[in-house]
Parts: sequence; C-alpha cells; structure tokens
Amino acid sequence: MINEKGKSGVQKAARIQDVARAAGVSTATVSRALSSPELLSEATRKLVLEAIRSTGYRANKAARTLRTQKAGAVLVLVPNLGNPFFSQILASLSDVFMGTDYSVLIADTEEHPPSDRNLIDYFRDSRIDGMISLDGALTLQEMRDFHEHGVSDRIVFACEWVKDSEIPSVRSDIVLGARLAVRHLHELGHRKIAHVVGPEKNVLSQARRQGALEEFAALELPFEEDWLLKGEFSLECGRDVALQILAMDNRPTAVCCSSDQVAFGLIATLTAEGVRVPEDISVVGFDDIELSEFYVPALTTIRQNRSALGERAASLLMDRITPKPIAAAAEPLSTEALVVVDVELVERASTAAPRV
Amino acid sequence: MINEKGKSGVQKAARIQDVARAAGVSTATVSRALSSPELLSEATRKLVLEAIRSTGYRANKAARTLRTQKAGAVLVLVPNLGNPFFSQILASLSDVFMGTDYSVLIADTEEHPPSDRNLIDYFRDSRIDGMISLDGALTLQEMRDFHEHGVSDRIVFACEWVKDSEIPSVRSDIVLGARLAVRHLHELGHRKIAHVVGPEKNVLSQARRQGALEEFAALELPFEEDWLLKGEFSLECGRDVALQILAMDNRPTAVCCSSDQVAFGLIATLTAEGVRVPEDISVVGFDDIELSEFYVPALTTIRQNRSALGERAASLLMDRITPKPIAAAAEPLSTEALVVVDVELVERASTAAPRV
DNA sequence: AAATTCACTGTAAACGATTACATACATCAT
DNA sequence: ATGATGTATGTAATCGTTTACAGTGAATTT
Repeated sequence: MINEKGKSGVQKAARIQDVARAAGVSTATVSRALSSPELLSEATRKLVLEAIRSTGYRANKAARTLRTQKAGAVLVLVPNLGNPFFSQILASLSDVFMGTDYSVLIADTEEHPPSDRNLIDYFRDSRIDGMISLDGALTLQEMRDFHEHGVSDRIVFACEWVKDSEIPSVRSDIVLGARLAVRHLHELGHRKIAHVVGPEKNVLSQARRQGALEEFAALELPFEEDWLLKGEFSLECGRDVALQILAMDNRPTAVCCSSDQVAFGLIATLTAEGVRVPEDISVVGFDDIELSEFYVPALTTIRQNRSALGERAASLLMDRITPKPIAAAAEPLSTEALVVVDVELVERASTAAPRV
Repeated sequence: MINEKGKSGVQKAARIQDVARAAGVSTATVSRALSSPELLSEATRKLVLEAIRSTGYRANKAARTLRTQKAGAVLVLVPNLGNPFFSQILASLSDVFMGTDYSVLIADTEEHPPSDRNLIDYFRDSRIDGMISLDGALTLQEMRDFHEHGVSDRIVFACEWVKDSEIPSVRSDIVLGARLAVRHLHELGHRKIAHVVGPEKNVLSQARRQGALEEFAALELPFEEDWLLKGEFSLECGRDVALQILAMDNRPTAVCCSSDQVAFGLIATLTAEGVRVPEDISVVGFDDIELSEFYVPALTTIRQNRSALGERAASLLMDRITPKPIAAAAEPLSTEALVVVDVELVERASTAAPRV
C-alpha cells in the first residue's frame, strides 16, 4: 500500500526518518541510498529502496538546499517573454534543464528592469545556483555586485551579452549575419540598402551595424547615413520605419531589419500603403522565428539557431555550477568563455531583384 | 561600510545571527523586525533595520521554507513555450508575481508530458506552493494524485481546463468567441463556412465546436460535416488545412481557425497557391496575438484578453494559497471557481464579403 | 501593596535533510 | 594472535530560519 490515508485528512508526507524506520536502518543510510548508492551493500540498498517506494518518500528540497547549499534551480532572465524569439530560446533552455535536477525560474525584465529586482538576492538567499541572461542590458553596478559576491562564474549570457565583461556568452555570429543579409541583397542587384538597427546601446545593434559596414566596404558600396534607421526589435518599430521610408524622396530598394518582428511590421505597413514586397522593396529579417516561413510573403531572413543557443548556454552553465570531482576542482573553469553559433541566410519570398 | 570583503576571498553572507549580534538583540527579534515589525518597539526596530542594512543581510529562503513550510514559489505549466499565445500569458502571469514574494517556476509540457515529470513532486518536496496550468491535458491519475495529496486547492487552470474537475479555472468565453466568428462571416454574406478545430479531446476544441454549432443553429444554417476540419493549433496545421481545402470540389468561402497561428499557416499556403485572402476565401483567427495586427492581410480574429487571463489566474491562485487571518480561515475558499473573461471580435482585413 | 495585565524581548525547539566522524565487523598479512 | 585495512552502517552536528513559550519590567487594577 502506497498511502495509508485516513478517510478524514491528508496524510503527512513521509520524511527520511519514516523511511529509516520502515527499513530498519538509520537516516544516514537512507540518504546514502539516494545520493551515493555505491556505498551501500546490495541488500541494504534494496531494502531502503523498497521502503522509499512503499512510503512514497520524496526528499524535501528546502531541507536539502539548506544543508547542501545548492539550490537546484537556475534563473533565466528574459527581456520580453512575449517576444517569440526569446520565448523560443526559453523553450529550448527549459527543455535541457528538464532532464536535470535543476528547476527553471524566470524573470521578465520588460516591465521591471533587472535593477528593480536585486538579481543578486536570488543568489544570496540561495534560491538559485546560476543564471542565464538573455538580456544584455545589465548595469555596471549589477556586474560589480556579481563580482563582489563571487557569483560571476555562475552566470552566462545567451543571445545578448555585456561588453567588456568576462562572463561567458553564447551568441550567434551577428556580424556575419548582417553581412550575409547585405551580400544577398547586393547579389540580387540592390544598391540602395537601408538598415534598421536596434537601440544604440544594445550590443546586437552594434554588431549588426558593424557587419553591415564591413560588407558595404567589402562590396565598395557607399554607405548612406540616411538609410541607417534607428529603432528597436518590435512590430511597432517596423511600422514606424515603414512610415519613415515612405516619406523619403530617395527610397531604398531593400531593407535589412533588426528582427523578424520589425520586418513584419515593416512589410505590413508598406503593403497597406500600396508598396509591394518584394516587387517594390525587398526586406530581410533577422532571427528566423517560426512564423517567418508562414508570413506573406514568406520572409527572407538570417536564421539564428535557437535550439543550439539554448542548449549551449544551458550546458555551459551547468558545467560551471555543478560540483566537479575533486581531481578537477583545481582546473580552471569551463574551457570557452565565448561560444559563437553559426547563422545562415534563409532565402524566401520577401527579397527579389530590384525593378530596373 | 556594506561589505567587509577581504582582498582574497568572497565573504560569507550574513546570517540572522550576525545581524542579531550587530544589533545586540536576539535572533527572534531580528526575525520579527522583518515578519511582524509591529511587535517591536520603535527603537529596537530601527536598531535592527540598521543592522540589517549594514550587514547586507538577506534571509535565506531555503531555511525559511523549511521552517514555515511555504515555498514562496509557483509553477506555471505551459503546453508550448514557443507559442506566442502562451508565452504572452506567461508574461502577464510573471508580471503579477513579480510584485509578490513568489518566484515563478516554469515547465513546458511540449516535449515531456506532465505525467513524465511527476507534478505532484513539486508540491511534495516543497518546491512550490501552487500551480497554474495552461495545459488542460492532465490525466485522471494526476488529478487523483492532486486530490489525495491535498493540493487540489492550490491549483488553478488558465486558458485551458480539465472537464468535470472542481479545480477553478480562468478562461475566455470560447463558446461566444466561436459564435462571434460565425456570426461575423454570416453577416458578411458567407454561407459556406468551414471550421478548423483542435484535437478532439481538447476542451477548447469542444467549446468552439459547440459555439459554432449553436450559431449555425441560431442562423438556421445547415451544418456541413465536411467543413469541420480536425487539426490542432499550429502553423503547420494551417498549412495542412489549406491543402485540404484546395483539394475540395465544393470549397467553403470562409474559414474559422482554432488559433491565429493556424490562420497564418492557412493564409500563407492559400496565398502561395494563388487563392487570395479575403477576396477568394475569408479567414478568421482566434486569440489575437500581437502579430495578427501586422499580418498580411491583417487578421480578423477573436481577441482573448491575455493580460486579464493572466492577472485573474494569478490573483485567484494567490488568494487560495496565501494564509488567511485566523478569522477567515474557516471560510470556504475563494468565491468563484470559474472566471470567464470576455472575448471580442476584432475586424481587420482577412474577411470580406464573398464574391457573388 | 499585591495582583493582574501589557508590551517587549529572549531561549530554545523545531523544520528535514546531509555528512564528518565514530564504530563494528570481516578480512588479511605478519 | 595481532594489528592493519576495508567495508558497511550508525550517531549526532549542522544548515539558517521561525515561533511557541517563558521571562521581565512597567503600568494598571483591586
């Protein structure tokens, strides 16, 4: 019988003491049966395991955390949960941790900036063992806090990152992505190429801008400052950019966007105003979220390998926060501090040769 | 000085004992300064608060959880984190909990079905105090487990729900939504209306089907069994449905979809095959995710009030799991077990009168 | 003046695990 | 037979809080 439930109330959960009694051993032995079974004799181990089964015992996580000083949880910091790109990364992260002993906590930094929430406290009150930040907008103060409290080796960045920080990060080859986009448009015959970049201080914006400039230089295309449009990563930004472009005397024939969302906003607005994509203007996105394939027109975009980003980030973090056997303890932390994931151009229907 | 950090190592975090010593009081007093300050004299309270500040003390959550038997965390069960509809609900949920003492844990049921993961264990090992499930596909066994372990009053459903369960739920008025969609198309002059419903066992599918039938009956439209298309909620499903429709001899002039995603997949595929939306076929979505406004054509859809769903679910759960003053303890649990959130038709460009 | 009440504060026992250390017994070499 | 070594288990301290209970003066009542 698994449960000896009385008809009236809910029985209390079995504690390690109950299991010990049931098996006729000490609590130490029960604990060992779970954490280091190789220490026990075959017979005792079986006995204990059976007692665990029959009592329905489950180790209390709070007690374990208190004693071992390991929280068994990680925090994922997401700039905007509503954004499909991030939520899909989160999905991939959560998938990896599912198979482990770590729970996944989330915090959305959209409404409350990270500083609101004293990230460091998550570590200090032993709620988490590590953190993956998809948000590169952490303040210097926070970075300093992490350092001072000795948790900076329990953090990794994914997708975004903080410049000049030695905290490891997993990221797409953004510069290459930007170059591929420009190159593609150039090959189609475009010479008047606009660029939508995100917020000035965002590392991704900078990397993309750099990539674009590099490729312009390589192609010996003059770079038109007017066609560098500032915005961010949202649908609304795409709409605003469309309006700016529509108002131009000298319109570009193609636009590279900072995200697929921007591309959608852009295309929707252009189309509504009678400008056809790709016939009148070609548009390239960035990210390749699931929907891009099913947009009208299907979006040509730079694919970020979301599952790779998630998986690499998760394993990188776990590597760093799971206790090593003593032999390895002295070794330096994880090999690489920078993991760059490949991007690729996905050609679909939103780009075409410019009209002559 | 906040921290007395030595140059070499990381100082240990201050414990309550350290604060007590610094303030010259007992640990009980420190604890009270935080949890029930009204018990302390003005002077002592100030003293302790200052000591807390100067030591940088933060209460250890594991210890507190162990002692109080409250985890200070809730679990959100999401059917598919990559789906913008769910992730946006999650965003709204996380937003509400942000202001509280609860952390938010997530689990994606996409890859690992809930049964994989012994949900009940989250409760039993005191990792969580409550759960919000966006997934209505819980097994009977799980529901029974919840009951037997006395946690069924610490769970609420949002969006989806389990039929014939007395666990409270927050949901949109799905039946009405389905009726609004049909009514809208009927008013435009459509008589040949197809319906894409989700999986047969999904409660939402059933509710939508019911709504559609009700409205057909009210409008005295004959219901064509051929035009009830089975699928689920994904982009791919939309594509498949499009192919089915294209293969029909007697094509419907309008389609109600089970989600916006399905509508996108449908429209993209129809368009690619030269069938125009809305000129040849009108399409209505369901959900009104952010992107729908920026699709081409902008999607006519049934709006679910995502933030309301999230907020109501979060407060419903918190009501039930936060300890009441003794007076209220005997009262029955939260008033309503079923919160229905309004839906509304959002007319955009994917629907039009059928061609004559 | 003694008894009672009140407003604070302290003492110490939980909460439920893990694990350093001690112990017991069997095995083996000397 | 003795000591050494190893294997398997038990004892009890510990992690860092909260809180029931007890205590202490001062204020108030009788």
